[in-house]
Amino acid sequence: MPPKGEDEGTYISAMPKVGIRDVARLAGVSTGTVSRVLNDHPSVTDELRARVRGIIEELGYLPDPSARSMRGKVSRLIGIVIPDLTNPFFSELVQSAEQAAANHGYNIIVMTSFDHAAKEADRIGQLTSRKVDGIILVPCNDFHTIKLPKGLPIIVVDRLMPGYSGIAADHRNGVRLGVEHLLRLGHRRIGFISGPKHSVPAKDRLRGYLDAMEQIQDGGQMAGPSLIAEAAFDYESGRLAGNYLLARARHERPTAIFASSDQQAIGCMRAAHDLGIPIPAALSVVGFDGIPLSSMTTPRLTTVKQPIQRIAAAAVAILLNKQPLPGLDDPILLSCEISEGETTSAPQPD
Amino acid sequence: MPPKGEDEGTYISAMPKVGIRDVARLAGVSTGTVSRVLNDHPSVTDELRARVRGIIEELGYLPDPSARSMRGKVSRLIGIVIPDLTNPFFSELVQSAEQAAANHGYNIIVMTSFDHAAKEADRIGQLTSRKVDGIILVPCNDFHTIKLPKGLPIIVVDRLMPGYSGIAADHRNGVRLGVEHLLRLGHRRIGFISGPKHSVPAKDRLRGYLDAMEQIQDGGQMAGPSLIAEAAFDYESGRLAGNYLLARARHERPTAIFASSDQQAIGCMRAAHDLGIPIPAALSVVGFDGIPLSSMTTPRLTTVKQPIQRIAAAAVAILLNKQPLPGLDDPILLSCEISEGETTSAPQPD
DNA sequence: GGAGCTTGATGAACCGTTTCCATTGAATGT
DNA sequence: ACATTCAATGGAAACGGTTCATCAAGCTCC
Repeated sequence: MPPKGEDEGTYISAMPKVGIRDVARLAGVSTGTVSRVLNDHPSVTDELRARVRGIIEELGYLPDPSARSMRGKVSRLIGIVIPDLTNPFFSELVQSAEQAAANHGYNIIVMTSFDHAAKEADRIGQLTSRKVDGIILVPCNDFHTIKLPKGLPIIVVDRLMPGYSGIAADHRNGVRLGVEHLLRLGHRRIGFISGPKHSVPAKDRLRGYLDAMEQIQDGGQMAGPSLIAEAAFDYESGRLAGNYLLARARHERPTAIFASSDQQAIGCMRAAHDLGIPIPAALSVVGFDGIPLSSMTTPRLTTVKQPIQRIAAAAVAILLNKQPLPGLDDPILLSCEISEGETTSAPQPD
Repeated sequence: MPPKGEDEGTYISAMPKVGIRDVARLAGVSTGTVSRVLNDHPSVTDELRARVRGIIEELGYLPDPSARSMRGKVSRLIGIVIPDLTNPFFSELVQSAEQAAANHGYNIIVMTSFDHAAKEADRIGQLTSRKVDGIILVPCNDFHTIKLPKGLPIIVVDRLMPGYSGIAADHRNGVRLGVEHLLRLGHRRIGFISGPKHSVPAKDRLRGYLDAMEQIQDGGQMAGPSLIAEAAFDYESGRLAGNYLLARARHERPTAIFASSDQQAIGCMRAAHDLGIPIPAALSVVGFDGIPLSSMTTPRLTTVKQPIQRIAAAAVAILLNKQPLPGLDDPILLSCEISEGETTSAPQPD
């Protein structure tokens, strides 16, 4: 029992909870009719609908979600399971999803799986018993499958899984965009910091780089191992990869580096800095993701921005049947765009 | 095994949902008894309790939360309203709360207020109608009050409000700790980057700095305006503040700077770097918060770490009545600790 | 003009729990 | 031994909506 404070002002006067029957009585209709008004059921006269709405407003009636979801089939709750909420990409995703859901009268239950398949399964089970109307999942990296009751829609985000409906940024074309930007500036020796090779998005990003490099003469040959470094997505790995790519004589090392994540890019900038290579004068750097941090570096990072808000909005729209579920092996890809910072310029003449 | 196109494995076979009556029938008891077992009601024989538990297990019975919260008074749901989920401090708070809640069989509904009082009120209203069992609130900065139905416990976190039960890090003593650390290293001219002056935590942190400085001879005088810069909590403001504090001849400028946030501290490091002041050789820097980013800088930032997990765990425990609600004007303060990085050392001799 | 439809609204059943009250059998008091 | 408590359990009402089977009334169409 919470302490009965002496503070009267804090609490709303405890009104004798108004229920659907009160509304019905006041409006002179049946509870069934009120219910249909509430759910925008078409078979209610406009005139009657208006009257009932009036009474609802007047009484300040709020339907009880528990009761609704018990008899009815909808809970107006969406579950979202992500590996790690402290990852800025995911926290922005959750925040955007919350916004999108709120616009439709839905709320979000968040859960973190810590990139652990067993925890992920447990979380999904909990959401199932909560009767959520849909699940947004960023699956953990271990290979695994998902057990779901029939009829509960799930949409996999970012880390696509074959066999599940998915939605993600178009990493491949996004990276291509970024690399082409560098090409247009005149760069030819463009290094690439790849993500961990087992990661699906990392593979897509590498593809995008190769796509772009193939366009230039000899690009295929140039994009050899001496220009590609594999690294985890984090800052320190990016720094090490940058060191590796830049530890060569000036006319041998890349004049530009595309990193698969902003954190890598920032690490790489640090490496360049430590080597005395000025950015963007002697080295252009482009990141990927568009996290807030990317605009806080000095100079501000040029990066390929993922459309997180659009991804979240689309995921919610799909779960709410406002938009068709994509085919199991035909995910929706949303295009990225370049956010120009101050880390790119034309290469210095050799 | 990779999910086959005809995804049999994806869905659990649609079992004819097992309810409490099924359990009761199988166990040869009444539904009331099963319910009492479920809720750990004391008046059930151990023997019977065990048998019912067995059946529950065997049937894989999961009680329906909607039904429970409709008839009963608990929803096993906790609402958490924060200004901005992309702020690393808050996202860690939410994640920790989710963990703590999960340990008690509770789930979390997150909502963001965008630091807007009206939105905050709306969110709280939604949570109320969801019948959450408690609310964790990081209030927005505008001055305002909170309307709540009687009996719904709320706990204000981080940004304490007089008149509401609260829990937060002990900012004042935390800062004192950090400054004393600098004092022990031998620093005397210690600059301070303060937070925005209207912010309650910022005021507390400034107090902590003054507390520590008063201990040294002439400290009160030294901690004058030339050593204190006010700034927003963000990176760029920290950089500007750092520029301001450091734009003096070497023996006039501070040998150490304590920043009120890690982001400020990182901005300040950038400023020092741009001025050619090596860290920690010629300048020690200490931050506040302990966000993950602080360990990703080069050199790693020494910072005063807020006990976010403990704050979250305590907030949840209080809402679940595992721990008494603190008095309205007597918030729980949890102590911070120093996380030693590489940005502090003894001052160079003048 | 009446059979067949359609439309709009009704009222009761129902969803799956919790909780109240009644009941029972055992334990206790005298 | 009998009345009185008490603990453990059964049975059913209640919670607050949604939905389904009905029904009355207004139309259409030969």
